[in-house]
Amino acid sequence: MNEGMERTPLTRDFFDRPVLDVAPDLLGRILVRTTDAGPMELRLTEVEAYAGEIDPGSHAFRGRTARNSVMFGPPGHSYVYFTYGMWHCLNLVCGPEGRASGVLLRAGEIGIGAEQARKRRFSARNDRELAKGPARLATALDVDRALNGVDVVAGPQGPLSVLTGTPPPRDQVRSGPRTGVGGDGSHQPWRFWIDGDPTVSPYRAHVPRRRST
DNA sequence: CCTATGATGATCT
DNA sequence: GATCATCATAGGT
Repeated sequence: MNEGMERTPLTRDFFDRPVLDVAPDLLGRILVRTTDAGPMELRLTEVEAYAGEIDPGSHAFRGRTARNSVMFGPPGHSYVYFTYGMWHCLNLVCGPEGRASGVLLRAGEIGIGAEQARKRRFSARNDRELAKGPARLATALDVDRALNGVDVVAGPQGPLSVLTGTPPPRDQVRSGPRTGVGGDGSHQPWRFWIDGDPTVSPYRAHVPRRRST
């Protein structure tokens, strides 16, 4: 058949759909990250949907702020945030514009660029751990707030883009509660992953931290 | 394998 | 001042 179709860039229309349609559809897609050291490719294996202002688990739940403003903009752009004083996480904004929904990219398998990733993720004990978790994924791909708001459907010449790849069969897509999300947003099964893939991160329930003295 | 905890600072109330 | 879409490490099983 047509092997070339596996590497077509995703379009704006792909992202201009309800986030619960886009999120599972991103599994198996190829995230391309081009750094000064060259191109990297990551096959997405785990994502989470965040449904904007109606979703208590979303950064957009309490409306627009300086941090989350790109979520309120057009679909097909990156939303990168800094958290826990140390880490970055990468999301892709979904449509329609103004809905402020997005997909957190939680894990994947690195193909091209593994040598770059090993240098940044020096504590990883094996290649399956290079991007096993959202902050690990961002670290491996050298993603930080400088990449907030990047158009990811402008083509692979940019710093971030997504190619069609090969989606898994529907019966290999699983869903369950989102990792680390508490409160009223904790029970929606809006985490999606490829069943049995060794790069999927372990589920962790939200733990309210006791304040230290 | 598992659970517990400190790190560290931007963000929001 | 509290919270946080997390991770690495230490120590138990």
